[in-house]
Amino acid sequence: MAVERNDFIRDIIDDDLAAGRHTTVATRFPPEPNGYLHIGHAKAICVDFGVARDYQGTCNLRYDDTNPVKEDVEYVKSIEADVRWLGFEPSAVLFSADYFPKMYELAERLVTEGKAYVCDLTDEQIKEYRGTLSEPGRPSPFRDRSVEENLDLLRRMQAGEFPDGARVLRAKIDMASANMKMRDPLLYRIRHAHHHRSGDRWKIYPMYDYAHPLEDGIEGITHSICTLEFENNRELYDWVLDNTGPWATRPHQYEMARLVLDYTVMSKRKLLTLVQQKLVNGWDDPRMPTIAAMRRRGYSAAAIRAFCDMIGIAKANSSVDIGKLEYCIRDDLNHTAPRVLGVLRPIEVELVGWTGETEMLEAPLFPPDVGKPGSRQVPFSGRVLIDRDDWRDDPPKDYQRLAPGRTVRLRYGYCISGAEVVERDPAGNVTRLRAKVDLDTTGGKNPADGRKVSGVIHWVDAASSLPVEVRLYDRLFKVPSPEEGGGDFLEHLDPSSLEIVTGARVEASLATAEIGSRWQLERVGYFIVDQDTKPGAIVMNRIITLRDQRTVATTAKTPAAPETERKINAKAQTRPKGKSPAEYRAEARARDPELATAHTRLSALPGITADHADLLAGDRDTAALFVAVAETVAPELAAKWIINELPRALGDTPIGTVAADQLAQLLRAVADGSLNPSAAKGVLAELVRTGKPFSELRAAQTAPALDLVPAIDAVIAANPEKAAQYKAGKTGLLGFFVGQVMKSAPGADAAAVNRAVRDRLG
RNA sequence: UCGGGGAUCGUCUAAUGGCAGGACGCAAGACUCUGACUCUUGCUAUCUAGGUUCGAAUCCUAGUCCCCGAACCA
Repeated sequence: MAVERNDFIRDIIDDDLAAGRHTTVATRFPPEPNGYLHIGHAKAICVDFGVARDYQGTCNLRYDDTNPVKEDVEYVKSIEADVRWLGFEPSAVLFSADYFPKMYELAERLVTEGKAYVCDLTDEQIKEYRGTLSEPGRPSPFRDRSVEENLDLLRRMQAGEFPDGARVLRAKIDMASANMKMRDPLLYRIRHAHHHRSGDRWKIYPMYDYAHPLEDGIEGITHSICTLEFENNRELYDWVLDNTGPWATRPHQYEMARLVLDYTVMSKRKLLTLVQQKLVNGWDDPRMPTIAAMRRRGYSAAAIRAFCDMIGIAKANSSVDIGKLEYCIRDDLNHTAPRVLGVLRPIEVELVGWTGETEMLEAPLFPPDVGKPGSRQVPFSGRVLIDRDDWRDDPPKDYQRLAPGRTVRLRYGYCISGAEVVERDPAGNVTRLRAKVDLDTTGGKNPADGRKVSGVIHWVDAASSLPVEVRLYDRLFKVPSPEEGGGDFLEHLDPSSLEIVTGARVEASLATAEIGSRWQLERVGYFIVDQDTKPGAIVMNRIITLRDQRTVATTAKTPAAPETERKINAKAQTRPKGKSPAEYRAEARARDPELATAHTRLSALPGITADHADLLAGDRDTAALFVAVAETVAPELAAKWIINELPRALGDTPIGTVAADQLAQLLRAVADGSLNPSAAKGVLAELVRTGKPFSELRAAQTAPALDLVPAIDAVIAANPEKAAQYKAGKTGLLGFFVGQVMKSAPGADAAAVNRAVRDRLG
């Protein structure tokens, strides 16, 4: 059931399915109901639900509501609404709180088994005992309480006998672990707080690291996908599951990079600041990155899903160009938004030569290439409004709109020409024009006298058009990374990210436009009818501008953050460099005299460099393997294979499992030329994987084709264009041909194939 | 006693020892009753240095840079 899309998560699932570790896929999207969902969550939703959809599995919406003091039903509602709006149907809507009884039962079991204890240290003391990144922690003085006492205290914690913070339940793991998360992590804390779902029943609440794996286990989640910052938590996730099972399906956690987007901020705290300081108009202000805001802005769910597909899934931290989002929005709207005419900042144009009648012009709702039917009637009555941008007293050379002496077409209507200024406002902006209408120019007909039409401009009928308030939204921040540079991110707010235009006019057909309907105002941009619209008072939000080559060419792009000065973080000082592998090997030898002896002995072997010796004598298993193999094989050959080739064959299997005599046999065959190196690599992989004896594996090798020429010619014949490219100089294709031949003749001597292919291709 | 991750066109991402590919972007051109859309063509990348190999983005070694981890948050 492998899927075409390629990302590391789906690779893992394909492997799991192929290996029979799972027969179905179960995922979950586990938000904490403590805020509104944003575009970052949208990515997670698309991954979690998307994976389930691709493999016909399930995906639960599960509220990770283990901290009653931060959570609220308001968020619960908005989250589910957002998920559904995005187009995903949860297989189930669940609450961690509903598992509290089971979690508590398992906690008592951990206590009973001596794997958890009640600790009376204060939070400061706990922190102190935990040690630091580079120093081990110390055991809590309460670590060795008896099972009976622990059980009694735990029960009394839940009975409400102790105040908040008095005691915690901790896992008894390892205070000296290099992973801070494993230094006796907290499992439960006391919270006398009302929970939005479980009410006042519980006096103790589980911590994320305890609750989350159990939730996954209880629900039978197969692939628990989260973000990179939880990598360190995985060891604890596994510990909890392994010490509470058995689980019918044992979940595994996988981490992917979270979404970072240009020109915005995503952290809950910063978003809250924007709302609280009224720098935006609430959580659904169309400039916000929340899903509610994007919905109000006019982004469609399909566009957001397309964006999430476009950016992919990987483990590398990255920052996505907001232009990609904008592309997806435009691409979606181009196919879905009907075209209408509207003018943002009107100039009135009196048309000389018009009959005075009102004529209805037919205008299609979509351009031909979109291929959707429909049209509407647009009234035309001799007085029109055009956009201020479409008139220039003194136009630049490439100007394609109205100016003195120019002829332009009114979209879907007549050509006009001979425009002259009638009136200006005090600032000098033109407010009224008079122009001549060229009759008999509808239907795309050009003026009979052969005048050139410079362009097509949009317009509305002065008499019948509707007033509309237009809200022009743009990126909230002026810089791509408002959080960088150490300063206050608010300094980078763009004050012109919202511009309200009050005098705009749209064509009469929009009188009945519904709230939430999306339109393209031709040549202006895409707009949505906002919920603030009242009868007779239309409000439209600009979703996004049209792509505009003209401005791109003239407006210099915002320069990238000038000085990417290294972040001076205080943490850096407390982070001494870790030891290198070389140091570890040296230390191992210092500790282990036997290893040290091996090192000096094998350093003296012929063909063994100091680097080889260091690598081979870094641990006992490797050293032992090498020594054993080198008894019957040239040391240099043994060293190269053990150092360079064995690791790949090994993967995660420990080197100690490799049978030295079998490896030696293999290398002897390589040395005497009876087994070519490329075939030997395949045999080595099998040797490690299956543990079968070399002799058997070797016999199973298909005999290499004696005559390679036919095989090579067949490949060349099958790929004539590649052969031509190769002859034309694309020598990189040599590898392609060799690869193809090797596929048809496994076990062949690749070096010989390589030479032969080169000969045949001339 | 530090540990865990990561680095491929400007950006995002693919290639699981065998053609460095796609998308966004950018540039030029075509088309056009939207300076839109569409189409064509082009642009640009394997962090560095060694090694193994017929062949390395991929395996080995050394180095560089970036991210995460010491809440009774998730």
